[in-house]
Amino acid sequence: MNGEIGSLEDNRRTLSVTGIRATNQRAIILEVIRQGQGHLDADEIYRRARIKQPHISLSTVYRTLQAFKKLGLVDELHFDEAHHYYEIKPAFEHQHLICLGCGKIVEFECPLSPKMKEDIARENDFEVTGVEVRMTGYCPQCRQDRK
Amino acid sequence: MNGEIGSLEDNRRTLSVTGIRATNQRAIILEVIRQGQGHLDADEIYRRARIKQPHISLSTVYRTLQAFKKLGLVDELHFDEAHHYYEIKPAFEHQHLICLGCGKIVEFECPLSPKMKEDIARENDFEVTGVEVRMTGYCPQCRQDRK
DNA sequence: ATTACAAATGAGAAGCATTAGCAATAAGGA
DNA sequence: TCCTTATTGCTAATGCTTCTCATTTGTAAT
Repeated sequence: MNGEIGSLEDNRRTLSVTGIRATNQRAIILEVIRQGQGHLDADEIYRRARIKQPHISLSTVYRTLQAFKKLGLVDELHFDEAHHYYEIKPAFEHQHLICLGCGKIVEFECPLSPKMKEDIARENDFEVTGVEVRMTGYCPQCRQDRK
Repeated sequence: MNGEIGSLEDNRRTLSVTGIRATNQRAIILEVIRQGQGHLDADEIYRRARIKQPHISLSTVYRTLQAFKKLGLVDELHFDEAHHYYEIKPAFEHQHLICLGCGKIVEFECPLSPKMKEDIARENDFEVTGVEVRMTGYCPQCRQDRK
C-alpha cells in the first residue's frame, strides 16, 4: 500500500538514490509532476502541491525544479517565452507539437533526429548534447473554429 | 549614395511598402538588425540604436520589434528562457546550434524538416505553420577548455 | 504649403516570472 | 539522541517586457 510506484514513499526513495535529501516538499513536487502528465509550469505545480501541503513555498518549487533538472529527473521545456514547463524525463525521446489556438500540446516521436544530430555534429565539429524540435500550428478543432 | 541597400533611405522604403509609418526610429532599428548579423536581443538593439539616435526609447525598441515580427520582417528566437533574440527573416529556412559554453550560435540548414513536417502534420491532423529545431552542445573551443 | 487626425514616441511606472537573502527548521549520519 | 548542514519559507529584489499617457510626428487631404 505504501510504497507503490509513484507514491510518496517511492518518490522519497527516488530522491535518496540521487543523493539529495529526501524532504517532504521534494517528494510532493515529484509526485505532482509525475501525476501531471508533463507540461506543467511552476505556478501550476505550486498550486497542486499546496493542496497536499498548504505551507509549501513558491521558492521551494522553483529551487526544487532547478535541482531536479540538474539531477536529470525532469526536463525543462520552453513552449512560449513567458513560462518554463516541466515534464518527467521521458523514457523515449520525443518532440512537441503545439496548437497556437488552444495551447494543446501533442507529443510525437521523431525517428530521424538521431541521424540528423550526427550529421550536424560532424559538419560543425560540435559535441551535441540536446535536440529540441518544436512545431507550431493549429489542431483540428481550432481550425474549425477559425472559419 | 543615399538609397543603397540597407541604408536608412532603403529601410524607410521597406517600411512604407509594408504599410506602417516610416519613422526614423523604425528605420534605425531595422538598420541595426540588418547590420547585426542576426541574433541580437532587445537590449543590444537598444544600445546600438542609441548610438545613431540617443533619445530613442527602450519601449520603442520593444514595440517596433513586435511590429516587425507581426509584419514578418524579423523572426523572434528563444535560445534561452530569459531573452528573445531577433534576426532578419532569412531567405532560406535554417535552424540553430547553440554552444552551452560560450553562447556561440551556428546556423545550419536542415533539409529533412519539410518532409518531417508533412508526416507529423498528417499523423496528428494538424495544420503546421512553423518548425523550430534547436540543438545544444559544445563547440570545439569550449570542449578544449573543459579538459 | 497647411491642416487635421491617427499613429507613434519617450519616459517612467507597472507586471510577471524567476531568483536571492536570511533566519528558522528539519534530514541524516555519528 | 545530538550536531552539522542542507533546505525551507517568507519577503524583497531582479530583469525582461508591456503598459499608460501626454506629446510629437507621419500622412493624406485640403
